[in-house]
Amino acid sequence: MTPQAHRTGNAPPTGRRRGTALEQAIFEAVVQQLEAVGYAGLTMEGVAAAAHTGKAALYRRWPGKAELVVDTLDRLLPSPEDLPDRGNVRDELIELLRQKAAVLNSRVGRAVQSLLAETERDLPFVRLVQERVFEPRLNVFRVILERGGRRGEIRPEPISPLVADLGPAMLVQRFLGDSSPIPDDFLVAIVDQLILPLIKR
Amino acid sequence: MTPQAHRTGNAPPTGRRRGTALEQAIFEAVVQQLEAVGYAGLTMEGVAAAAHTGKAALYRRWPGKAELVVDTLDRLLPSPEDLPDRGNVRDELIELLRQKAAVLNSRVGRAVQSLLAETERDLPFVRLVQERVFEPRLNVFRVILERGGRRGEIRPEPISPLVADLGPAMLVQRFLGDSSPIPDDFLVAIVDQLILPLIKR
DNA sequence: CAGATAAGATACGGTTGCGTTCACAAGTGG
DNA sequence: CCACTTGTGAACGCAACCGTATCTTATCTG
Repeated sequence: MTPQAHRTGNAPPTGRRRGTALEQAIFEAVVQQLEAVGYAGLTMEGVAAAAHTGKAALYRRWPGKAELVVDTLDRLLPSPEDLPDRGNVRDELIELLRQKAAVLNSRVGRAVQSLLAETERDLPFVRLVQERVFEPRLNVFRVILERGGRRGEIRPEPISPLVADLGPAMLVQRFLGDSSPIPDDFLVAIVDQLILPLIKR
Repeated sequence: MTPQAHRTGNAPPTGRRRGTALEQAIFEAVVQQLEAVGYAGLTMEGVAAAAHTGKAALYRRWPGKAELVVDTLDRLLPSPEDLPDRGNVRDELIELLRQKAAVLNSRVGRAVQSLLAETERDLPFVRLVQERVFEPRLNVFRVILERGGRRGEIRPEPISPLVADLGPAMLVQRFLGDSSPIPDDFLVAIVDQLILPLIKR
């Protein structure tokens, strides 16, 4: 049933790695295994083999696979960044979607696709993945709208909260339907053809 | 590793089922197993146990799990329906999104969430799930726009193709982020607050 | 009723992964 | 140098599942 564990393709290390160096190799192996066999197919043995280490080194640090994956994701997923004021709403929205697309386009982003399947299983990484990868950043969107309002760029009337969901929803759907990276002009088109017409003065 | 196979909760059948009756029970068991343990966790033994039958009955019909799942999905996922002319664009768009939400809200729809993890694995059900469950129905959207154009309801200038993706993208994101059923007023809001402002005269 | 078919139950040999344990030894710091 | 920590490789008993095979027998049809 379980496919053969995939090797990283890297040669085994010369000499022993200790502490954080070993942990980095393990995290890298987790990502590689998530990509190759998904969360369900990921095994401690497979991660250990891909990291060229022993299971005991894994179990010394993590009680099981879910905790290992949580720690890996927490370490490797980018934290949300503040968005600099770029002087106009369009550029800020494009930047916001670029940040999201960059996460989705990353190896880690692609690796977490398999975690979508686990959403109902009360595993500790579910919330983390939703927040860091898939959910819209409503607070940043709100800041962009406030700045745009101050600059007189957007309509004075209230804007539907659904507009904040729109861009990320389109990116996620693209992500799920097509495994090639999300092109930049796609997200620019989302801003220009969908979001701006809904909010611009 | 693999969790214990879950029973359907139904009592074993009285007497033997043959032919299509047995197949129905097997399909039902597949859905139940997809919900309970996902695609990766689904086993022929688990399905056989949940359907109160023997593995040999499964292997007599299907060479393996992927074929079994394809057949189940093909049988249980609703085929696309034509959309009747409801006299105005708004009602037609709402109906279109209602059909999609109905699929996503169904047990089968929820059961296929685990298949999202498999999208990169060239399994035969991938296309089927994308088309039947997740993808926008562009041809129907186009028909709605044409009718609306004829009625003078929508703008004469070309409408961005991204607008067709918008509704389904919002539904899918809702589906992924929240396991409760998609409420009807959510999809009505998508039409009223996002799609119509983008297309209406 | 007899015959044919296929369902249900079980067994089998093989594979894989779990979590634990152990022996040896590389690496580090005093 | 020595003591300690931790990494490496391998072994272990167990559980689960695969795909196949076999036997019994329920069900259906003519």
